[in-house]
Amino acid sequence: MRIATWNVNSIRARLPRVTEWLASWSPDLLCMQETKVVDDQFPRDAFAEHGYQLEVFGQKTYNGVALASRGSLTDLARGFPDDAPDADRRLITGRIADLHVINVYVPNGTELGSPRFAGKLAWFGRLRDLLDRTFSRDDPLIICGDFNVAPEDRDVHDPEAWRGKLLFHPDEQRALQHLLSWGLTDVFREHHPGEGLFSWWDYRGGAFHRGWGLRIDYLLVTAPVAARTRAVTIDREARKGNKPSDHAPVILDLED
DNA sequence: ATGGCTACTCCTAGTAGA
Repeated sequence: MRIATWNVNSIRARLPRVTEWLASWSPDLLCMQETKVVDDQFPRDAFAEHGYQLEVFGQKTYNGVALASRGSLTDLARGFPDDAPDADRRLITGRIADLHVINVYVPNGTELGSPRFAGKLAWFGRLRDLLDRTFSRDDPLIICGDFNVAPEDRDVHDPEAWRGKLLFHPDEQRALQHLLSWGLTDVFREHHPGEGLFSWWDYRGGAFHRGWGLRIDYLLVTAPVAARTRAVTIDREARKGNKPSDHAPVILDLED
């Protein structure tokens, strides 16, 4: 079983890269973020041609999440249960085989001290509430996506330059830690403890080429999933070449 | 990293992302 997460930064702009990547990696489930398109304009045909069924939860211009699956998806839910009708579309949940998957695009926060930054911290709290109310630590559960926070110094190319800034602020790290403390493991780190391993690089200034990145995309898993993990991979190749997303996919391989 | 790019839209300027 292969589960992947990828912030595609517009599915319409990224469609050739995403379909090429699906053909190459053949994940059982791809969790996408920042699809940036309303549901009836999602490029569904390209996914069907590659053997994937889609569940989308998008909006115009911003945000948007989607699940592309080769197998049957059940237990679908879109957004938080208490979302307002016009809430940002940042979360979609489904089940593939016995695995519950929550695909998230955590708010960026825009600016420290802003209402949106407070909303980012609150969003982490709502995610924790969802776990408390809906799941057990013993469930096979994966929460994956773009969390928009680098957890530790080793997740940032220059921690001293980034310390206290958006994406690397202690308040964000505490909010993430509270989520993890529910009973989740950042499974990439279980397998790759080293430095210099990132999932996002700024488009500007040749950041990718210079190795200036952050690790803000990951898969958080419960113990039953961690025990089945064979490998976790960041596909840096997907950040290269023509019209890449600024994020790389992260891939989790599980024993069936 | 001062910024430097990319993608979006009531589209050629402004907003947002991270």
